[in-house]
Formats: sequence, structure tokens, C-alpha cells
Amino acid sequence: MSREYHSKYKSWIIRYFSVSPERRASVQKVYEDMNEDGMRANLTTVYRNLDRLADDRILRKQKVPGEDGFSYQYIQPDMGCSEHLHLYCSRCGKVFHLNCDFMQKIALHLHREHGFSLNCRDSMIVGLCEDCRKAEEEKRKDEQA
Amino acid sequence: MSREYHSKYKSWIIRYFSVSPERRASVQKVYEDMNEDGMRANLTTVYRNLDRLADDRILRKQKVPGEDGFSYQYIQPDMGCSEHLHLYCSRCGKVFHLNCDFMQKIALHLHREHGFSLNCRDSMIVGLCEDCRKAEEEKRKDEQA
DNA sequence: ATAATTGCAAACACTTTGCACCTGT
DNA sequence: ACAGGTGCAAAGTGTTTGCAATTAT
Repeated sequence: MSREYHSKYKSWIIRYFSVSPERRASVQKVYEDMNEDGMRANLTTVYRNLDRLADDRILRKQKVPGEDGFSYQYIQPDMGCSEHLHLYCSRCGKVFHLNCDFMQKIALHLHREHGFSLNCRDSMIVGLCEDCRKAEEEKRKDEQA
Repeated sequence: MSREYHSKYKSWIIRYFSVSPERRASVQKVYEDMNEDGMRANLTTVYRNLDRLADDRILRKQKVPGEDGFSYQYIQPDMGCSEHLHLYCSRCGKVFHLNCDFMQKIALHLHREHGFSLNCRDSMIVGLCEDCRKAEEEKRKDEQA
């Protein structure tokens, strides 16, 4: 039987993500922040730890359009992330949780009308969040002027 | 001013995808099918043509979970694919169009309640289509027996 | 003629693997 | 002691690029 040991890298990564659940970071970013924090980790180690944590369902591993490589984000155990979709803003990179009543309606509709059983973990709704949409509109105005 | 020339590879690829709009193929797959059809194309050429066609909005270029590399699919001009979400079955790989009335409700809800402006092109709803869900259920039954 | 397209090799970016060494239990 | 974790170098995979040759206009 196999059991995971504690390791300073693993602990560091869990803390890194769990203290700011909105944080979505690439392998490279984690690696840099880690070393900046004096951890002197090897890139391979970061890869291995991130993958393990994703396997353990502690982090969500995803590929977002427009970025290469994977990024990771903390899965808040009590947030029921597997029950709702996530809105990814392609401008600022933030991820918003669609945990409102309407979410059930979507899941139900997909199931009833399309026979489709939704997998929230792997799905990704892309668009612009409110702030970024406004920022883009401003930018367009300025360009026209 | 730049204008695209006709080329046998480009034509072949457009036909390949347009004759079966449900077809979703990886670069490698296109390359193989192409050569099998006696085209003797270079892999680089396939990459370049696919990317160009994606830029031209003739093909949709996307990364689906569980597969590495990109896959491409024909964008039916009259289907209004930029106006509706797509349901991707992670088991059989098929892509279904969510072009029903409910789609507007989703877009409207995201916009009104979450200030989120949806980008259908880059979004991806993952799950199991009806057939695959049933198949999975059968499999589970068999395994229990 | 001239501008786009192609093939080939090399470069690239991200990720994984093998193996000897180190660490936690 | 032993299983799991780490570092390093090397290999793997999918993709892009530079450049000379080819092809379409």
C-alpha cells in the first residue's frame, strides 16, 4: 500500500493555492514564485507535485485558450466546484464560479433536452468579465477618437 | 495587398472537413488521411494550412481535454456557431450544437446576472452524450455483475 | 514577375522519464 | 529499512520558423 509523505514543496504549493482560491497559475509561475520565496525547487519537482495534487483533486488542472501549458487552481472542497460551471475571463485570466440557481437549470436542460450529462470539471466557459468588457469598450472608444 | 492562392492541399483539407461537418480531426489525423489519399503532404504544410484555415474562420481550432495537440472542425457558415455553445462528448469525441432557444437564456443570464459576455468560439462544454452515457452505465452494470 | 506555398531541417516550448541520491515514516 | 520525494540530464511530443525551391497568379 502506498501513502504520500509530507514534503516541503507539496506543503508550500498547497498553501500557495489554498490561501488565494482565485489564483490560477502556470507551472512556470509556481516555479518562479516558489524560488522567489527561497524554496530553490527544481522545475521537475514542481511538475510532479502539481500533477499529483491534480490527481488528488486538490488542484484543478486546465488548459485555457490563448495560453500554452497548463494552469492550476485550488479546488475549494466546500464550494462544490464539480457541480457548477466556471467562467473564465480571457482578458484578466480570472475564474468565476457559476454557483447560482440558474446553474441547475442549465444542467437540467442539457440532460433533459439534449441527453447530455455535464462534466463541470473539464468544461470551460470563455468570455469577458464585466471589468474587462468595460475596459475593452473604453479602448475601442479611444481608438476611434 | 495579400491574396491567398489556391493550393491542392488547402482545397483537399477544406473538402475533407466540409463534407462531414461532424468530423473533428487532429493535425496528425489530417496528415495521415491526406497521405493515404495520395497527397504526399509534409507535416509542416498541414500545420500551416490548418492554422490558416482557422485564422480564416473556416475551421474551428480547439484543444479538448484528454487529447494532446489541437483538433480542427469545419465551421458551417450558416449554422451560427459563434452564437451557440458546443457540447463535446469526452467519450466519442463528437461535438453537438446547442442551438436551441435555451441558448439565448444562458447568454442573457451570464450577461445580466454575472456581467459576463460569452465567447462561444473558445468555450467548451464537456460531458457525455446520450449514447455514451448509456454505454457507460451498461459497462458499470457489467463490471458489478 | 511577383507573391504565396511548400519541403526540409532545425529550433522551440512544454512535459515526461530514468536513475542515483535524499528524506520522511 | 523502506517507500516516497527530489535533482539532473536526457528524451519525448506537439508546434513553429528560416530559408531556398516551387507554384499560382
